[in-house]
Amino acid sequence: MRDGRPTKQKIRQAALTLFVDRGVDAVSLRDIADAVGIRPSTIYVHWKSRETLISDLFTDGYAAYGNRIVAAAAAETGLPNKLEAAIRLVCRLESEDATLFKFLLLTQHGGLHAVDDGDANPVDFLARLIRDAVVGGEVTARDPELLTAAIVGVVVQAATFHLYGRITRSLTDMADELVDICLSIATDRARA
Amino acid sequence: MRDGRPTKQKIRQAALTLFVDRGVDAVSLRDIADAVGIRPSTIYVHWKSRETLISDLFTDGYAAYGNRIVAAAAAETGLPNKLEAAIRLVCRLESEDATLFKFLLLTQHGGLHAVDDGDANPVDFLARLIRDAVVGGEVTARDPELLTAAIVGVVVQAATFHLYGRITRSLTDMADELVDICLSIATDRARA
DNA sequence: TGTACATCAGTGAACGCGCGTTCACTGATGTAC
DNA sequence: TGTACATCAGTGAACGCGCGTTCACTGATGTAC
Repeated sequence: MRDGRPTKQKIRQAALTLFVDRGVDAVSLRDIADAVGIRPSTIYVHWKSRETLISDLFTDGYAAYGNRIVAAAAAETGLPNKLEAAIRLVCRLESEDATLFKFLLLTQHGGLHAVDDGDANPVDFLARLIRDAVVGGEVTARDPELLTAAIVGVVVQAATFHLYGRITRSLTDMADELVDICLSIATDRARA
Repeated sequence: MRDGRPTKQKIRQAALTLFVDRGVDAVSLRDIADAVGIRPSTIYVHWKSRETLISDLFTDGYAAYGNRIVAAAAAETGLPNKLEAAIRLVCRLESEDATLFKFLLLTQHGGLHAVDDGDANPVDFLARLIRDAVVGGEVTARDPELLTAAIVGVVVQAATFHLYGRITRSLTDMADELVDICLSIATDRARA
């Protein structure tokens, strides 16, 4: 009974799995407790409320992803290399822990209200990167935010298609092509 | 009391607005009834259950969008023209009824389980279009599903950025650039 | 090594609440004669 | 035009249920002497 780490970790994993399978709102604390083999009240030993558990899972995962993406991009020079490193890392994150990846993908909308961690937010970071590259004339002269949306959209939608079985290949298998497409967006000469 | 059309329509609109503002799961039938100025039980005069109301709103909206997108693309020849027509229509749909557009954008994940209307599904349609164009050598020789994901992703993510205020311009204002980006993805020569 | 105490993960019963839903009803309006 | 009836959108009170949450508790383990 003493060492609570395994139980807290089991609750985390069970919650993540159930959230991904059924959707966050369709999962009760009893469902999670049953999956772990504990009583619902035990969850309150580790978290203050249901909402705290959810935002803990989301924030921790999102911040960890953000930090790693920022670090991966920072290690390279020039937008194309930075972009490529970021995209390849995202693909790797999916194969590392598919459940966590799916949870963050599915919860992004609902969770974005609660999250405002500025620094480690990978989308903000990417947007800044692209803005600088546009200003510096390094890439396509276009609205940086729209360019960011396009690049994020390509990767996120590919992940979503994979999640729903529309694309059977893993993100890792698609990495080369995703990099290719995103770089072509960033470096395309506008034709209008 | 006789002519229920106005009330049913009011319920639809109030539900849509509340769903978009707070998220589908955070809105109760009492919330909707209060917004319209009726009793919750009145909703059961028009729908069999809460779920029926939601899937009615989603399915109707999604099918209508699907039909119009299919028609717009079918009226053009060649993938670039079809794609451009489809993208411009999507942008127009947002300005026609922003609430419905947001609802469909936000509900897409949760709703896709329930929806399987094949024919009018605009993503399936687009995927078929792109597959044919790839086979015919009309566009980039790439996995058609991935190309579909990329194009859908660009538009959906731009809409999402707009929805969250990250991009202030309306979709209509971005239409030219979205067409431009999507066409450059479809017609880009792979460099790998 | 043995005893006394502190810690704290986990329990079990209970709670109040708001939810979706039901159902016998009301009463304004449309229709038939 | 007037009367009798059918229709049906909307009501109001009530329901059972499962939810998140609380709290006094237990009892295994770690620590001090």
